[in-house]
Amino acid sequence: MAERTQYEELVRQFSAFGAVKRELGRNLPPDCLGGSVAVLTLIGRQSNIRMRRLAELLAVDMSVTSRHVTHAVDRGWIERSPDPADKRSRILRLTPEGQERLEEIAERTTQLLSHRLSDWSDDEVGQLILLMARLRASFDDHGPVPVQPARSAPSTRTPLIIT
Amino acid sequence: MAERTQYEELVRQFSAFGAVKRELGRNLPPDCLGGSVAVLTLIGRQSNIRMRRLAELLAVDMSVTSRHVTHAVDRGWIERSPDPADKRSRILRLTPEGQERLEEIAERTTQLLSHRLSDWSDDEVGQLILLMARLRASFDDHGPVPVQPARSAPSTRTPLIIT
DNA sequence: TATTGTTATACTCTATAACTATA
DNA sequence: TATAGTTATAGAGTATAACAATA
Repeated sequence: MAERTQYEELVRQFSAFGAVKRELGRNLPPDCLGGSVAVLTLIGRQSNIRMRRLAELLAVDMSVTSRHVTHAVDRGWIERSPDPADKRSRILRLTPEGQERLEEIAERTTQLLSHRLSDWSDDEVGQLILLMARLRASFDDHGPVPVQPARSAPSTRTPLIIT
Repeated sequence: MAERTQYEELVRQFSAFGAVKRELGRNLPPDCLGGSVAVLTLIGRQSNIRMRRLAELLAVDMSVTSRHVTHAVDRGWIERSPDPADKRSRILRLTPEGQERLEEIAERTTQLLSHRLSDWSDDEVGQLILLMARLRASFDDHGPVPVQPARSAPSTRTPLIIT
């Protein structure tokens, strides 16, 4: 159990982390939004996925997922076909163009990070990955915090799932 | 130096980290936006700060900083007085109300994190703080990354090392 | 001319609510 | 009734550019 000043410092790091994410965003190919990148990445890992499951993995509302997917479908990166087993659902998979785009994104990302983290060891990168994955798990595992509820409105937001 | 798959996994964790930040945001007092929290926190640490320096610490554009500060000034949490040494500048410091608000935020944050991270050791929290601080430093230190080659062939080659 | 700071505008991401279609 | 998905709307964060005032 950590102490209060440590928690405050952790939150400060969370806040400042936005600058890192924004630089990664600026590194993306033109016409390729961050939302599309997240969607392409997850579908690249788990093909033939449905919207509901994708929203769970993204840990955002399905309405948000729908918009990101539509953006990628409009550009020919994702194929959104009906699910024969459940006519409400739609099956998502990458098109060849989507795979190319995903490859380009991965290439750019690797290039940027290999510059920025050139003095990081393999083990240090691995530690950061593990700690951030565990952080996410810690926020997912627990329910609402007792004293400060104030947020129990009905929501279509899905629980956080670790991938 | 890490490998490509590790970088991709790191970026995946960055993406999913948004869910953690959103929950922290939902934990804030009403009428208290995330931008104000960041501003209050930094002014609480370094009083009598100027806009320019604050924007640097926040790692956002000064126009963004100006809006966040205005939000807090409007609510009486920050005092924005002219700098006698340079009439272009303005000096920022917390009001007593701002200190109270900052205290309340810290209290809520500690409460949330002590629940969520109840099974984290002091050392583990410290490791995450250090790694995230170093991550930020790694992105700060370097200038813009050299121009990306238009299209690199898919490859598992060793990433380019910059000295 | 350069710097400090503000404001206007536009873009991205997100959640909520209302809706359709199907189970 | 409940669930899968879409769309409309609003709120928050950010960057760029134009601007004013001062150095």
